[in-house]
Amino acid sequence: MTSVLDLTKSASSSTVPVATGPVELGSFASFLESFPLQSEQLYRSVFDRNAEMIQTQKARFAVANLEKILTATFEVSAVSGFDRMSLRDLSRQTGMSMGAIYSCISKKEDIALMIADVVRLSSALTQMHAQQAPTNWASLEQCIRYHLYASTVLQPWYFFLYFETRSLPQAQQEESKQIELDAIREFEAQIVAGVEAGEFHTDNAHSVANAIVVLLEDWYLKPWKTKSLAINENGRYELQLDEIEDEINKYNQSIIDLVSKLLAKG
Amino acid sequence: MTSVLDLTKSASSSTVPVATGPVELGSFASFLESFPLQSEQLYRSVFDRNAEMIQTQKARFAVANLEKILTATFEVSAVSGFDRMSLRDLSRQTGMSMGAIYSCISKKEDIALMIADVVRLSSALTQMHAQQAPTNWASLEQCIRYHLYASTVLQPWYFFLYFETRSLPQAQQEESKQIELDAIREFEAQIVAGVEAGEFHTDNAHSVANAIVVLLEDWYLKPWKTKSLAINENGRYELQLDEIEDEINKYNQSIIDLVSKLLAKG
DNA sequence: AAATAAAACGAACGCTCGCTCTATTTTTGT
DNA sequence: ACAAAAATAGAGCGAGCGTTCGTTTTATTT
Repeated sequence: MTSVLDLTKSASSSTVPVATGPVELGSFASFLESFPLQSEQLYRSVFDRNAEMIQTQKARFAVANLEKILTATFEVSAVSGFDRMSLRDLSRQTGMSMGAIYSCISKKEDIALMIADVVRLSSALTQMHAQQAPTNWASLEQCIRYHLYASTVLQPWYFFLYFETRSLPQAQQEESKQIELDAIREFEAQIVAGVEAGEFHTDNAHSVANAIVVLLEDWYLKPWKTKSLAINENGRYELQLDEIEDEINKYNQSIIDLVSKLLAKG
Repeated sequence: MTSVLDLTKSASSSTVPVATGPVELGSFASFLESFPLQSEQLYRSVFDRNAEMIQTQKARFAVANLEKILTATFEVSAVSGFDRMSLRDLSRQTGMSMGAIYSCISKKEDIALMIADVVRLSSALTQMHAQQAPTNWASLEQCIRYHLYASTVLQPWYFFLYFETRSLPQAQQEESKQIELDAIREFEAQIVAGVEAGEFHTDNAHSVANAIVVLLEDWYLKPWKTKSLAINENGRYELQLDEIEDEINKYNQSIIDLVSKLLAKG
């Protein structure tokens, strides 16, 4: 059964749906097989959702170039910030000419807007995924796991939005805050549900929810704390897949342990 | 009894000591009476510690102008970022001429360096304050309280360093990370001490320490979550002192509750 | 093979930036 | 009152920015 997510884009009228099947959470490896926002699919989505601002017509060219542009943007601006990254830097890094770059964007800010759009889309997917599990605890666990997996795959995107929000128009700045507030509200609701079902105990569901979200952010904001998310000069993970799997599981477990203590009864 | 803190500045050879007496932690109000890095004292320290790059000789003028410059920097760059803030913006905002600004700095980057220096200094003060309390728990509580108080007073400074680290030279970027890692290490040591004394229990002191630091960061990074730290157009707190006191205590209590559950025995 | 359309190119444009300098006026300390 | 210090307004510099556009190269169709 495949559903369709039609997240309204804030900056444009037309939107392009993203096909979303059930996502597998058994392991990071199996998550990768079902998560739609990665590899060519990811850049294809960027192309589809921003078609009106892209001069290049043939998807084949546009998708390949968008990948180059966005990858280079992450590399350069992670070090020196989006504002300091000149389009000549970008041209050098991608091997594309200025003109070729401007066939995929209409202005520099578009790059930031595209990234913000993907993160919003991924966050919406994450929210939407919160499905009924046997227990409230299992449901909470799944939710945390999904957050971790998605933000690992899209780490540079999440990281960029967090640190470059101020390069965006005011309205989009507010939206970025809203993503975080929504995540907190969602976790809080789950916790309250568990408390009311007699499954958890806490007298400050909001602060527990806040702690969860902040720890999830820590994962993609500070890769240097664990090094597991570092990528080498070829844009690939430094670690093998199973090593990443270990790192995620370790961090996931530390959050779960922490939350289970915070919600313990008696 | 007054001691002296002579934190070595990374970017310069000569350093100016900062007088540090015992800091009162009973309430935020009493903290304000003893914390050295505020009001004129704060900008005086900036002047003293950066004297070699400041043309203006008389402290009276330099201190007043540094306050204008730094205050304006926080206001402008909190919205649009340091890179987008032009010195012409700064001239307009401060009411100073370009020449006057360049009597207090030698180049734009100096502003960011001064701010980073103060945050490092404050962090060193915070670390240094960790003093022996009757119990490990009391000691931990005091440490958290000090962090909250100091980062409230210097909120724009901490905020700036976090988001503008990438406008700094590479070496300083590393130092900024180090501040966070040191804080984690310090809390971890305290927790381990409490565990060994049989006062706490946890099997992951590091992750608890990490959670504490991340929650402390949340306080100064996301003032919009509580609104208590918002400042109005006159550079004053929106709230009255006792309202701020309430807000801090509320947040402090939520961290304390959380940590006490994480470290509970049995 | 020719014709057409799309994509890539990169020099050039206009502009803003950080920064300097100067002539002049204002403020300060004695 | 007077010399020194500070501040001002503004012109100006070269560098580098985002962006444009006439041209060339490549891909596709006829």
